[in-house]
Amino acid sequence: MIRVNSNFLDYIQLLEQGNHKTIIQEKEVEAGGVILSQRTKVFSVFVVKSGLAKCFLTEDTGVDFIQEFFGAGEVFGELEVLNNDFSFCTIQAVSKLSYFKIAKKDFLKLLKEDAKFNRLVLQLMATKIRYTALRHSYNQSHALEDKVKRLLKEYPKLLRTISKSDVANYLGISVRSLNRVLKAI
Amino acid sequence: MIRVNSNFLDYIQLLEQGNHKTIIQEKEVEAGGVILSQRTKVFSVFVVKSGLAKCFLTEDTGVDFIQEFFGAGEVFGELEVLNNDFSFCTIQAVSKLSYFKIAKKDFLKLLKEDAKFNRLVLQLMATKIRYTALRHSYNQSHALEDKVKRLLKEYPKLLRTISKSDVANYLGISVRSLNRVLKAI
DNA sequence: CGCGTAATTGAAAAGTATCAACACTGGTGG
DNA sequence: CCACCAGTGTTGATACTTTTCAATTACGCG
Repeated sequence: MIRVNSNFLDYIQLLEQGNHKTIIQEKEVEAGGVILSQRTKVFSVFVVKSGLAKCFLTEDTGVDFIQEFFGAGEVFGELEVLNNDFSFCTIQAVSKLSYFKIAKKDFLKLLKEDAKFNRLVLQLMATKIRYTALRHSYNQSHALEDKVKRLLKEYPKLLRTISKSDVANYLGISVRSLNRVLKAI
Repeated sequence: MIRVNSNFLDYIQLLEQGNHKTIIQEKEVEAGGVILSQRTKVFSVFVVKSGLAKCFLTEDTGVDFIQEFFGAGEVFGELEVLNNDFSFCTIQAVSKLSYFKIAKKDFLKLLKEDAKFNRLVLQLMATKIRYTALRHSYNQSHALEDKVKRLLKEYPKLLRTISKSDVANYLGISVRSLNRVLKAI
């Protein structure tokens, strides 16, 4: 649900303080601000420094599906940069967000020249795949009530941080269903 | 649905014919054979040479959810090797399968020493993430009928290759529902 | 206070699963 | 050649789950 990656954040901050000052920009955006839009070209890779962002796709049906909430250390844009694709999702700040921005060519250069960076990126991508796969599977094979219970157990203060419609979009259900289950629990 | 990666397969075969003969083993298994089991340690990375395998998770409810069907050039085991995790899914041959097997240490060595290999792995992982995310999103936000129609349009001879229960497990629905929709189309 | 956004709820409609029975196919042995 | 079996596919009836729609209510903020 809310993903973080402190290893990666640490390393980025190390690079920033070291001899890579120039290639790692620091930026900020208010809640609601969009950092990356679906179906646009991606020229940079981003790393969350602090705050919370949501990563979602808007389907042709008009429904938003939230892939993931990104907290400190989470990376986005790397997939598109690696495969030279358009962005497949929109990244929007849920709360005030500070983040690092690394230009495509610098990111690719780091990957080539910095073995530790390379390894961290491989691991972070492996984690993303595993996480997404497990979530997808769980979602498909469990009842709504189980999904909601699990989420609340893992993030007790979820509903104070994230709006109901976002939570519903994350679970792939309607707000009405979410309300019914919440009441029943 | 049925994924392939001819770039990667080509490169692996190139390595095999070059000076990496010793680290790339070729193996075979009959339909139904299990190459990797859920929740076991993973000591190698595998690449499909020919044939078809399914990658699925068994949930605590007893339901199988099929992540993906792997065709020529698809890779598995790499996530676990990178993060030193247990396998999160089972890989089972759907038809007679030939595949390459690369020991963990050799895979990691290749990643370090062969820049092209490294890049191909990064790209393949990026593709996996994108693909999984799009599928998850589509699944959550479209009606059953749309899902089935899309699948049949993309793979007209699907039902001659893959059993109904596998197709249903891939879609995360019951066989009954699949049948109903198929009849209605 | 008054406005706009978010949250809540009930009732009806639509979508899916479960279960149990039946059909079809290919293979086996008498 | 037939009877039988196991695996796979098909179907109807029914119950359950989730969405949709529309109407209210609650809440934060200028």
